[in-house]
Amino acid sequence: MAEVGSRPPTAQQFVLAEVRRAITAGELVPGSAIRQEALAARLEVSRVPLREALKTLEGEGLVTYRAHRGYRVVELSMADLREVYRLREILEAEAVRAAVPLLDDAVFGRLETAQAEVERAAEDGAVAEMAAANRRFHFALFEAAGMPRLVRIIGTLWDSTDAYRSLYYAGDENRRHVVAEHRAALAALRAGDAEGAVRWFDRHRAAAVETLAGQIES
Amino acid sequence: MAEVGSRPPTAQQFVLAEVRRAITAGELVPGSAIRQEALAARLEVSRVPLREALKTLEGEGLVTYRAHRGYRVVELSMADLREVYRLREILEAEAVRAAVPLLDDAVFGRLETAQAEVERAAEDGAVAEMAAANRRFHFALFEAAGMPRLVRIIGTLWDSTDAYRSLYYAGDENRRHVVAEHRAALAALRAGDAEGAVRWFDRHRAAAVETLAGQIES
DNA sequence: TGCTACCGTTTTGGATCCAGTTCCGGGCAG
DNA sequence: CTGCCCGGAACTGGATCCAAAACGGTAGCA
Repeated sequence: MAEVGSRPPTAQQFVLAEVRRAITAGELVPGSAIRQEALAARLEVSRVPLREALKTLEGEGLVTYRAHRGYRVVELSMADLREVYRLREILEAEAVRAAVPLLDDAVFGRLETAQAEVERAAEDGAVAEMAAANRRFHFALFEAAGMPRLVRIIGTLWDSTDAYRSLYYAGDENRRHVVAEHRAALAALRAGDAEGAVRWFDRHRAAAVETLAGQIES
Repeated sequence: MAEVGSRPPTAQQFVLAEVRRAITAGELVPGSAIRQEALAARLEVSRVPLREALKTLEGEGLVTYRAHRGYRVVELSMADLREVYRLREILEAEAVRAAVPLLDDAVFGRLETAQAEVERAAEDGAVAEMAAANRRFHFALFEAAGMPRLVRIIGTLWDSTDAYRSLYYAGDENRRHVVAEHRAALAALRAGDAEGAVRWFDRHRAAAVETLAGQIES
């Protein structure tokens, strides 16, 4: 959500973004305890905003909390990853079906813009940009469904697997798949074919989760 | 989660439970701003644990937050209520389908126990007990699915409509419906008939949401 | 040797205090 | 009379300090 170059207006929002990045980037190793004092010092804030950020992350399922024992970075097992993708499959299908009858030029405009950015990033091999543009593409569609709670839930599911998704974009082959699948889904959406779009998105996710399943063993 | 008679080990957990109750009971009116100082004083804690509890409630969608402007109690529109129930329909169906092949005596034991408590509360007209027992019944089933994230999401959806559900249990007629629908679903589960159980739970929710839709106009 | 109780250390939980922002109302100019 | 600007009050955001609980190591005992 934070734009490049402008820091969030509160420390907790800055800390939230920073800790989330650190977790998804693997700097905070899964399963390890979070030392509040040390982490706060590293981010040059006090423990108060850090603790509020951690509460948010707990709500998103990125960390766990036990009273008087503090926070730990969550470990994503293979089963967890599959559960997240299964839930995304169900919820995103609902969002797409709800959105299709409501699509208009404004939404297609956002989809096209995001897709153009995805394709540019894919060619350049810009992993971070690709992840961001990809998210804009999908959520432009989800938000068109007019179901804000659904969008929120899907968002937290995406957040909880951000780390792994970046891995996926590192592969040239994978990036080409993404571009092709987006184009196919977009064509189905233009034709008003909700089920066709859903099928393409399903394939989109299935490809990702299978590739990741292999990589996680390592 | 907190047992009767034992206070939570930390102030933030106590505050969390108390504020959630106050919101769902309507003591904190929807749409109004939350004055941290006053609320903290009323609960006899400082603002620190209150703010952490509010962050959790924000994650659950019960309050909204804007930087430097504080927290507001969320207003549930008719559209929101229908969205929550639609999402429950989808997610709980998934949970039931995943749980049915895994059901064993231990789970049925918990289901029977909870159902007995539901029926006792229904006869006594004990609304709060009925709500609690009803939740135990449904979640005993959901948890059997072995999908912890799914259970968490469903839990937050339940939380966000607690206030309205208590209204529903106030009606004698409604309580009888609940008991009958639970029994029917339980019979289907015993027969290993996932789709039958899903249909009963769908009817269960549909009855509730339609009744509530009427009451909310007032 | 293995277990337990104890005590100092570390870490988390919470209260208080201060700073920065927003909100609200009065005064002033047009 | 209306709109704008400014100043004080109220409230939120954050830092520091203190209390309480958990952890780790050691000594004492069976």
